[in-house]
Amino acid sequence: MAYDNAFAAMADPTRRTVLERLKAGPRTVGDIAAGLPVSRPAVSQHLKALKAADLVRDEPRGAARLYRLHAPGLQALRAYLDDFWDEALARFKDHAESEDERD
Amino acid sequence: MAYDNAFAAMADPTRRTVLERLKAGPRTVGDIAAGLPVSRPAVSQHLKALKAADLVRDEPRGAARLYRLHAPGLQALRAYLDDFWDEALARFKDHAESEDERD
DNA sequence: GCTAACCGTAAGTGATGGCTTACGATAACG
DNA sequence: CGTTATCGTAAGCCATCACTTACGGTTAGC
Repeated sequence: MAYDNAFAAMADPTRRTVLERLKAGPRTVGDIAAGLPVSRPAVSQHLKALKAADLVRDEPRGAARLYRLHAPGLQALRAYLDDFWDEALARFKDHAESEDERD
Repeated sequence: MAYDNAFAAMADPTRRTVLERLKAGPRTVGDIAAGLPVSRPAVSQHLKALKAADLVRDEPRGAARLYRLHAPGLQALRAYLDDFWDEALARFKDHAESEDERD
């Protein structure tokens, strides 16, 4: 899969909109696509990318398919940013700040 | 500018490596490019993208130019994810979890 | 079983991204 | 000043992305 990281998956505005919709609860592909300006197959492809990035989870629902947010993927993203931030502060507190002027 | 959001800026592995290097403190373009498998102009373009995304800050340093992490941009990213996560939990706690089975 | 609903995938297309080399601008240095 | 170091930008190229339409597969309903 070309989407080797969660940031790439989050980079697309349509995919972020899909995630926003899933915040309210599980949705079928048709439901998700209904509110979007792109075709249903396009949404399927986006969901595939989000799934590869571990950001959503899917499950059969009769003839349909139910998608929902996947906590571990989201937590991993938050953890990466949190760690990054903590390390930046710890190693070089003044340089990471925006008000600093010396090196 | 094509980089309308910070996620797009973070999506590229080379750019993430650049940020990792800047975690240790300010660096010139040449210093950053020295440890990377791409050319110096490529690094300049990446820095331009990171700057547009508000993730780095630059400052003249004689003939060189000093780049450093920019706190507000990083915080904004963290805030987006934190808010997203909080809302997902608040609105539909069980659906966001990975162990849930009902809707 | 036939039909309809729902969905994933394949194929093709236009746009964008990341890279390179070449060039020009600016600042220190003698 | 002329030279060197450092950097940003322009132009071009190739890969990838996001999208469309077309198609096939699976499930429910009659």
